[in-house]
Amino acid sequence: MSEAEKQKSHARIINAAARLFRNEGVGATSISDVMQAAGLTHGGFYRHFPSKEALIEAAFSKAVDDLLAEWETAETEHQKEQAREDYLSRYLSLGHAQNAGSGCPVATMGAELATHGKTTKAETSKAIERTSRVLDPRGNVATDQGIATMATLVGTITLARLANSEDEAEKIIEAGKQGVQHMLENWA
Amino acid sequence: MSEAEKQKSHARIINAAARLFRNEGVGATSISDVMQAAGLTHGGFYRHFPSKEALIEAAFSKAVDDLLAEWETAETEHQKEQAREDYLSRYLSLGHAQNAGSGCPVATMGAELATHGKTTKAETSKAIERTSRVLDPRGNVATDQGIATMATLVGTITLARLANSEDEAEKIIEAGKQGVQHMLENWA
DNA sequence: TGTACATCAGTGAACGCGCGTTCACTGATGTAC
DNA sequence: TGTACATCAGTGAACGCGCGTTCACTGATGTAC
Repeated sequence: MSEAEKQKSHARIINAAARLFRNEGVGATSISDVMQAAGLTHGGFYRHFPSKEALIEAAFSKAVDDLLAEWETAETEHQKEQAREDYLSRYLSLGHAQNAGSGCPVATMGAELATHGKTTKAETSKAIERTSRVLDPRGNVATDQGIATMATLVGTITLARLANSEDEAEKIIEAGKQGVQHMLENWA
Repeated sequence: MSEAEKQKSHARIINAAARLFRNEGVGATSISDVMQAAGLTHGGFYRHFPSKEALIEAAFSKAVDDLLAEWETAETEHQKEQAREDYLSRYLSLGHAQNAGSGCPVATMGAELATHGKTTKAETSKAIERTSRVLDPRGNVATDQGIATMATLVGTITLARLANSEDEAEKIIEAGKQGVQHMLENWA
């Protein structure tokens, strides 16, 4: 049980939490659930985090990083446009709707985190800013276009997950795609 | 304790649940919380509903009705357009972001209901259809435009509630407004 | 190099607590005669 | 019109259960001499 092994456990706990919180919801996931998924027993949790609240914050941040890091490295205009397009087409897909556990944490945890305090708000606010930058057509700035695009994405995937058939979900995603396209087409 | 009084209690329970579920979340609201808010004790709950699940369904449906009924009565083209505009401007407001308890149940309860079963999906699916109809510029039909508009609304209010200041929330709502406008402006 | 010791990640039992649900009871309602 | 009785909304104690958190303990690590 070296320092390196502790860090591996730590990472497993965060990853398990990030997946379970998105799949089942923050409130519906217990610390025992998380620790079991990480291959540990519940008692050891407090060697890694002071509270469930701290884990929620860490898991949310990790999920945001996993989703954005790949695209934030874009430097040239061409790379930025490619990043934006790739992010959009991955986000608005049936796969994303059906695999909440590896998808956008704002769509899955957002409403639940909205009732939390200031500490969590700092993280969610940062996530909105970062995502908007990736999505903004002008590249790495946060303007209304990036925010409005993100809003349409989050709303579309939320609606798609509330549909009662795969066909209906696909129709909603298609509508979201067209919506984003029309929105950005003639923006002042 | 006549039949009429039972119905009054029933309505108070549903209204209290609809408010608390949207304000605090479905999982974070207990049956005791709901009954207390309705001016009753928890034990009597099961004279009105067979389970918490049934209450969730009833409260969600009630919230949808409260939000839509006023606009669904529009008949003439002019009334329909007015309904659509009124719905939009009420939805995209700071007041809506700050008063989740009387606002859109899809934005507050949606993510939590997505993990539920078929019965709830029937209700959420219906809510999407109804809202899309009110929002569609062609009037009382469910097309991609209505769905994409609804998605932007749900996403915008979700993001606004995750902002860590009133100013930031207002900026997000403004971006959402412009997004909807640009989206609908030149739709094929 | 070998030994004694402090550290601490992980275990599993235990804590108080609030949850959803059940139940015996109360007392007002309204029907039967 | 008056009386006996069935119904049932609402009460509050109780149920088993799982939650977040604490704690005494284990045993491997790595440092001190």
